[in-house]
Formats: sequence, structure tokens, C-alpha cells
Amino acid sequence: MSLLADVIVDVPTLQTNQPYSYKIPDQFAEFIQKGMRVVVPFGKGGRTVQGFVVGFNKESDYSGDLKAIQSLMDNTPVLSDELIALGKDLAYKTFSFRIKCYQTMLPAVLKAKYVRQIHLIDEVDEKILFDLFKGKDSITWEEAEKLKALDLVLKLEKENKVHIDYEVKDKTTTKKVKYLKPLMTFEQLEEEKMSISKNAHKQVLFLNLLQQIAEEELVEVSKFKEYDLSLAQLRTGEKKGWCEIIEKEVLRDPFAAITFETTSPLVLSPDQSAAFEAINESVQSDEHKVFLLKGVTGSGKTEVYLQTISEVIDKGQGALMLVPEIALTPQMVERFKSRFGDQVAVLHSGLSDGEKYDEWRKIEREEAKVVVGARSSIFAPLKHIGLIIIDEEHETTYKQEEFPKYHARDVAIWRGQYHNCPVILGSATPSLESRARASKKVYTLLELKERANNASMPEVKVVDMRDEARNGNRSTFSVTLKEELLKRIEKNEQSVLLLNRRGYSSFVMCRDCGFVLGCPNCDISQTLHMDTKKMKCHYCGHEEQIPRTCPACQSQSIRYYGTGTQKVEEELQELIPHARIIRMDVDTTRKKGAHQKLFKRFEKKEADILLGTQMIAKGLDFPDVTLVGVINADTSLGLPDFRSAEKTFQLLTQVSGRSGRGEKTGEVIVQSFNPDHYAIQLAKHHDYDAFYKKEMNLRRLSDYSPYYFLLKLSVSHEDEMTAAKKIHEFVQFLKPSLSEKAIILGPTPKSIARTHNRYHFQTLIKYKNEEKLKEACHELLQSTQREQAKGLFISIDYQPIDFI
DNA sequence: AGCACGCCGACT
DNA sequence: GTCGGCGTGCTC
Repeated sequence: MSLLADVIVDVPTLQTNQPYSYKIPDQFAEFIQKGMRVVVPFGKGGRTVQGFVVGFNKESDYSGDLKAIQSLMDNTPVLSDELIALGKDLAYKTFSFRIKCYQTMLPAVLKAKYVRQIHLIDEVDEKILFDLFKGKDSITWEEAEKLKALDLVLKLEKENKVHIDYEVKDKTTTKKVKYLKPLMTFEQLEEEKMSISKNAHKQVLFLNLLQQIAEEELVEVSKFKEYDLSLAQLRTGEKKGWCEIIEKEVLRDPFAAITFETTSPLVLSPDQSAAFEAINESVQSDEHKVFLLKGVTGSGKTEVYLQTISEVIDKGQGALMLVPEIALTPQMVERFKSRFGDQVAVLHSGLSDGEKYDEWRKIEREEAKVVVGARSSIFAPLKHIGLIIIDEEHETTYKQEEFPKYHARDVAIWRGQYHNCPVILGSATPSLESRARASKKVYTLLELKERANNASMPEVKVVDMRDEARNGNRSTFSVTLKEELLKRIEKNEQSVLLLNRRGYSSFVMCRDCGFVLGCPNCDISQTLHMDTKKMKCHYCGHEEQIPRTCPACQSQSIRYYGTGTQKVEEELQELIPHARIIRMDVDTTRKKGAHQKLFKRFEKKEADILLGTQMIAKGLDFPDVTLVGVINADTSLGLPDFRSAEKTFQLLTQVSGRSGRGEKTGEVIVQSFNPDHYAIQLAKHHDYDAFYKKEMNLRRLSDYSPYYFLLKLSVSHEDEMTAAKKIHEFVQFLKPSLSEKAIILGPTPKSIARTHNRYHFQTLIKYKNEEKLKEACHELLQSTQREQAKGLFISIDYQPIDFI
């Protein structure tokens, strides 16, 4: 009795979000394994799609004829039993499709590409042969589409003159290096030398070189370039049987050119030892426990991580560590590589798809024991996990904004449970959710109270910008900040300036009539981009010229408003003409490696001031930075987001940590229009505990997280009325499954009500224990499939991060 | 997603 | 009368 394979097919719809049974042809029976990618026929016509084998079954309850698997795409599984189960669970929890989850877990190159090929199978008109097929016997669907000949192709197919073939193409590539292997002995080569013409200098040279290579030795073909021997000349030798050229696969190592000095563990402080001991106990006893490691910046959390990982490796297990993408700096990677050498695999967005795949395979083959990476690394194919670390656990980038909308912290805990291993959540400013769980003893709280080397926390000065304005200073920079910047330049010390970009944009406004240039497709203002000298919509990418006169009143006084990094840089340069400034923002760091280059330049003291957005706030250690300025602390306070105070507090605490990391004491200047706001005042006093208490109280009074869970239902449609009507309908649908305690906010139009010419509405559901809610949401998605197919978008976001 | 089946309008 | 519109339903 042969088995059937359960396959999840690459068709992301609700109707197909389930395993399909396929027969396994005899030739694959021996090789097929759970977790492999396969090519299967699916649906009518000759369509084939990629699928994942998620299990085997003796029989199927499907009444029709079963189809057979067409081919296997892997020699070894790409998904382990653990990841197969995790994907299934994630799909349910995040209201997503299983296939999407599996694709998210794997490197991009493992996602199939589909090619539709049109093959000629019968005689056709000369003209068609020439115009369409250009004399070839097959063309791709896309080529035909470009020639606007798809209807012709379909007609030819009906006439049986062409055949449309569906191919699943594998994108995986491995880097191959050509090696040369001698096949003859010294004596045989000597004989060969006799038999060839003495004028064939290159051939003689080649034979001489071959004689120098030991038997069984492989030499890289590229080495022969040094002797001016081309590949063609080597191939001639291959034809004569002197040698053989073989290709061997090598893994790309993005850090190959860099050598890392090895470092040894540092001596731990009493706080660090206590934390280490507590976590290590869980490691040694294979106990799943979640630790919240709270330590101020510079308190040595990383050293605790490193030493715990070392224990895990000694036990023969692996460790997974997540850091936010922008904190994944060369400095960070270096710390891990220099402690654990080649056992470290690094996954981040700067790698090419091929490089990512190679790092992934290094992990999968168990050549790497330590994985360091951003959000998606939480799915790394480590088989024996002994520890998972989420550094800077409060960062919102751990929540993916696209489907599947998972939170890496939740996945970490899932995997920690599966592997019976501890999970560490580390932060100087833990999220309220995590800190509250620690209070309720769901997590174990570990604290590092002191900075290493007895460094003190920097002094924070808050400058009231309203006073500045009253005193006639309308510039971006307060008098105090300017003076302090000048002092640093004099003393040859460095400063970091942070421009808080959250909720800020530079838009063009008419000073006479107040006209703001908006996007024609979306209800937001367009942003000014000085580098390309264009206006751009950040939502849909629409671009147009910068207006010279106001489109509404023809006034000439239309100009930009708001503060972009570029404008601040210009203003700063004007204010302090001799200051050497490095600006870091999305524009100057777009190119690969630009980020690192700018930091290196700053490190080498080629500049006095580093000016940038959030990306400069993380994990960087510059000993000569003694001043940190926050230009606009409170732009993020005004956002319609219940976490805005928390975000502001975290940001200010974070940047303050950048100052005074060396021997010199540091100073922080925060410019604000709301200097008395508790988030600013408590950040000034480095008082997380007081902030936590105060903020928890506010959250309790306003019924927000962590007291309530949140679920966001969004709906969009081309027609405003339809979208509005539908979301009301859906809320009515969900209501019966909610208890009295649940609170429904909205529905309301989103603050950016229109993008891409679609109208968006959303509603928030606040709840504590609602057993039936998740099931009801799934039902809602199921029952609205028809409407979804007709252009109604519905999205359910469990524990959303943004509300705007 | 992509395809077939099926039931209504305007054409050789 | 039929060709083709896209609404509906299914894919192992």
C-alpha cells in the first residue's frame, strides 16, 4: 500500500488553504520526505505549482481522481517538523495563509518562479512564425504579452497548433568554483610534451605547470590566469585527457575578507553574574522560561548573552539572537564573530538573496551554531535550539507589517516552548506589555542596574523651545544647543544630533492661502525631496515637479514647511560654518554599505557632528561623543497612537545612552515644546520605573494594552460608501461573539482615508478574554470571500502596532 | 491565482 | 441563430 503526500500548494487563497493529497510516483517513493518542496499539477489546464509536503497519509477523503506529484525540488527537506507545525499555527493566529507562512520562513530564492512557455507543435502561418516566434520554436508568455498577441496564442492553442506549458522554476543558485584536476602522471605528461608542436608555447607551459601539481590535488582554475592561460586553452588540455575541470560548490561568505580577532569572556559584574546564573540554570536543565533582562544602555547585556551562548554551544546546541535591523551594525556582528568565529551565521537585509540562502544553508547543515539576525531570522532552520534572545525587545520592528503579521517575540516563545529552552527578552526600556508580564511572574525579571566601568548616566538638559521663540529665536537650534555644539568642536569632541522623524514630513505650503500640495491619489501631503528636486508621495510613490507658484492662488510664496534632515543640515551649516557634518537618513544610506561607511568616517573623527534620524540611536559606541542633542523631542508625542509617550520615552532614553560611553562624561540636550511632559521629564531623570508606573496607570484608565488586547479590522474599497457600509456590517457580524466587556472603537475612516484611490476604514476591538473572537474572525473571512474577490479588502491584525 | 462552466446581450 | 461577456465555483 503506497502512501499519499499531503501538500500545501502555492495558491494563496482561503479556499486552498489546506493540504491536498497527491499520489507519490514510485521513482520518488524512496526519496520523498516531509518538508520538501515539490512540483504538483493543480487545477484544470496544465498548470503546475510549487507545494510543500507537510505529511503523509494512507488514504484521502477526496472522492475524485488523485493526481501525482510531478517532481521533487529538493534533496533534503527545507522545512523541519517544527517549522511545519509553526507555520500552521501562525497561519491561524495571524489570519494568514499557510503557504504565505512557509514562504516567509524560507529564503526568497526558495520561492518558485513560474514561467509559461508557448511551444509550437504544428505548422503555422509564415507571418506568425516570423512576427511572433521570430523563427524560434517556443516563446514565453511574457514575450507574447509584450507583442499583444495573447488572443492569437489562445486561438492557436484551440487549433492545436501551439501548446502552453507551465513550468515551475527553481531560483536557487549556488556559487560554483572551477577546479582543475590532473589526470596524468609526471611521466605521461612528459610524453605528451614530446608529441606536441614546440611552437605551441602555451600548451607546453600548461604541461609544465601540470607537472608541478601533485596527484589528487585540486587547483582553482583562476590560478592559471596568472600565467596568461585562458579557460579555452585549459579546455584544450582537458580534451587531450591531461586533466579534468570540475565545478565545486562553495558557500558565499560575506565576511570572508574580514578577519576577526578572537576575544575571550570578560569578567562579569555581580548583576551580570546573577543574570547569567539564572539563565544558565534554565539552559542546563532544558527548561522553557522567559527572562526579561532589563539593563540600562552600557550595562553589559551583550556580555551576558555571549557567555550564555557559550554555555549553549558547550552543550552541543545552537542559539538564536534577534536584533533590530538598524542595530545589526558591523560593530555588533564583529562582537559575535570574534567570540564564536565561523560558528556564527548573520542574516540581514544587506545581503543579496544568494548570500542569504548560503547563510541559511550553513545553518541548516548545522555548520553554524549561532544565528544573529533581524526579524525573519526567528525562523532560522536551527535544529537544536538551546537559547533564543530578542535584544531591544520593545522595538516595534519585530512585528511584521505585511502578511503574515507575526510578532517575532511570540514566535520566539513558541519555539522556546518547542525546544524546552529559555528565551531572553533584553531591553533598557522594556515594552509595557513585557514589563507587566514580569510583574505578574509570567516572565522572570533580571536587572542590570549599573553601567559598565562605573560610567555614570549622562546629564540631560531639557530646553523649552517656547522660551526660545519668545526670545526671538526662530531657528531649529536653541542658543544652548548651539553653544554646547561649539564647545565640543573646540575641545575636539564629537556630537550626535537626532532629528525625530516620527510623524514628521516636509511638505510644501503656500504662506498666503495655506494651500498644501497633496497627492492626487492619496489623502496625504507630498513630501519634498531636495536631492531629486521632486515632490513625492510616500504612500503610492507619485512624483511631480516642485511648484513655483501656488496652484490655488498663484502666489509666489509657496515654500516648504517642516523639517527634513537635509534642511536641518543646511541650517546647521549656516549656524556653524566650520562644523564638519555627516548626515544620515534614508537618502544618504540607501546604497549598500553606505551606512557603515558613514559610521566609519565618524569614528575616524572626520566629522564633528553626526546628524540623523532614528537610525543613529542604536547600539553605536563612539568614545568621543560627549554631546547628544535631540532637536525635536515631541513630534512623536502628538501622534494618534496610545503608545506615543512610550515611544518617546524609549527614544530619548536610547539616544541618551549614546553619550558619555567613554571615559568622558556625557551631556544630553533635549529641545521640546512640551518640556513638562512626563515622558520627557522621566527620560531626563533616567527613571524607567516611574515611567512604567505612570504609563500603566494611564493605560488602565483608558483601557489599553497591557490591560486589554487589541484587534484591528481594516476594510478598503474603491467606493467610499461600499467600504463604510461593509465595515459596519462586519462589526455587526462580530458583535454577537463578543461579551459585554469588549469595547469596540469605530468604525472610522483611517487618518489617511484614501490611498491608491481606495477608501480605508478601520475598527479596533479591545478585549480581555474573548474565547469566540478569533473563531468569529475566521468565519468572517470565510464568508466574505465572494466580496473579497470583487475588490473588497479585509485585513485583520492581531495586536496591531500602528493605528494611523 | 487561473481556469471552465454557464447563462445573458449584440453580432456575422 | 452563435460568439463572447464575466459571474460562480473548484482545484488533490
